[in-house]
Amino acid sequence: MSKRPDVQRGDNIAIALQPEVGIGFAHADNQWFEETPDPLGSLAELNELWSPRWVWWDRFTAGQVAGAGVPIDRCWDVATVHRLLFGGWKTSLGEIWASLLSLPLDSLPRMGQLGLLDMPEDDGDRNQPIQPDGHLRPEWVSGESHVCGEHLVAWAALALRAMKLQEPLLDRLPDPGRARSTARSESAAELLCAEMATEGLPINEAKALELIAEITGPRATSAIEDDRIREERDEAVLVHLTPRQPVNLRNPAEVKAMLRRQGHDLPDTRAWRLEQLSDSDPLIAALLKWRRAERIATTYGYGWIDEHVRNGRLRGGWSSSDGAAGRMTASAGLHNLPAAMRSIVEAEEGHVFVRADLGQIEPRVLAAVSGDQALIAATQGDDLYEPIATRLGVTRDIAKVAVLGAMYGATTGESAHALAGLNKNYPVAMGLLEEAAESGRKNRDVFTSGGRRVRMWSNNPGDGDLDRAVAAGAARGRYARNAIVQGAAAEFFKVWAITVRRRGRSLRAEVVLCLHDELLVHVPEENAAETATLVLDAIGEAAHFWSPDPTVRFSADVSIVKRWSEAK
DNA sequence: ATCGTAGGCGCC
DNA sequence: AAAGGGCGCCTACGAT
Repeated sequence: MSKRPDVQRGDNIAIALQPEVGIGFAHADNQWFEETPDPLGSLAELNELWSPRWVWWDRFTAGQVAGAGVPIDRCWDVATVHRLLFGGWKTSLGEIWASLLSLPLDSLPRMGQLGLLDMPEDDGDRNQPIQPDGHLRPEWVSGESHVCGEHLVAWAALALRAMKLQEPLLDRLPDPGRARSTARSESAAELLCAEMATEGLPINEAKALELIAEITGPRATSAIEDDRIREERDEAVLVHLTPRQPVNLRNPAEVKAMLRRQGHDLPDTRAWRLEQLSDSDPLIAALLKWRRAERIATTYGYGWIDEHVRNGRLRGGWSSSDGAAGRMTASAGLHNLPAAMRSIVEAEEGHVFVRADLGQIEPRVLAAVSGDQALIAATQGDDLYEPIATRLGVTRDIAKVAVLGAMYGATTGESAHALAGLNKNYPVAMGLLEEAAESGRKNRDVFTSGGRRVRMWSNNPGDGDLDRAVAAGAARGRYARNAIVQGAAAEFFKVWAITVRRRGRSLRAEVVLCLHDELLVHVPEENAAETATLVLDAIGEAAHFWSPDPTVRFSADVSIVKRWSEAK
């Protein structure tokens, strides 16, 4: 192992580290180990000194970096770039390595699944992370092995090798420069995710408990009491039935049958369907109210607070890309908190939230990725649907439905009627959508403008039914059509988010929530105005960096609030 | 008992 | 205005 080499700003340096042990580095042909009980502290120093691009395997390292608060902006997360290149998600490092080297996946070694008959023959040197067959050694993948210095160095060096294998794959995509940009921005977004998971979302816990009590009743102290509270909740619905009869409201089939007996023959009992009937039937109004309360009782009740809130912060897992078009995902209810509960998300003492959401992001992104000049012209104003409506000679509402329908693959109703006008007036954008849909129908993967592979799926083998095959093809068509817009929007959003993260650091502005087109930034009051300006400016910066067309206009609503619920 | 799936709802 | 794409999480239910 050599000493620290000369490093140029922006060089790639791979790391693997272990608290109390040290940190292994790999930089071009140099590898070295620094023994220190505080490897993250020395990482912070070197980050300031060199400002390199840090390379690591996956969110395990990102989590350590986030936990220590090391202010890293540039990184390369091998697992994140893998998801960009290959689609899908929740891939193990063993599979990632095998994919990069085109090793057969059926020979992938697994931990703890060796039968008596397949005990390994000679499986090589256990101090090497690679087996003789080329696969990653499973005990290294599961993180049990790389704790001593030499192993940390080997593990870092392998991450650098993985990156070097990924780069030429990115270069094979239609727009290599853009694909490499996406690899970097998606890696930074993964680090942001690790930080959000570590830091959590500020919650007023006392208010949360009050609100839960208001909606679902007091906290039960026994199973019997819990049953009683549930029955009381059910009773508010069942009281409207004539004749009175027991119905399990938690069983959709029973609810559907109950509604049919009351004269409502519905294909399903979805809320948007029931809402249209709630004015005329008190049973339905009561059922909708019951569902809102039941939802909070089961998902966002006392158990949810107990499980996820500590020291005034709600913590959940974050992933920078889902397995489809690449949107961020979050667990612990962070992405689907009912509107009625958003008042519990409250800035801490002396702090406020800067909340911002991108306006009409998907059609603007469609304009950017398709280069449709007529649609680009429509992005110049605050409202994109108005000029489209004028051009099509329809109302704004119909224009909006038609545009959304075109992006989501709607086939019926008013939107299908207006589709002809869209095809005629915006042929480039509509052509791109149709091309994606056609790829999907033919079971060919599609790619977002940033280069993310969106995987299709086969029909069930043996399912020879032609109608079902056609239906599956149509479903893939809608999926692909939507994915190229939704996925590109997600890429733009992430560039925006990491720009705010990077530029907000000096203002102590902390991104605490990302919600597809919405950002929540927690910041000391005195920096609120400056942060709001920054968030808005960051849109222009993100567009400059991301947008295939520099003339598309993006915009956002920005407000400074104490509680999430106060905005809009 | 434990698992996967379907139907449903919350959010975007 | 109409009901399409994504996710996480809930319950019920049938298969193992």
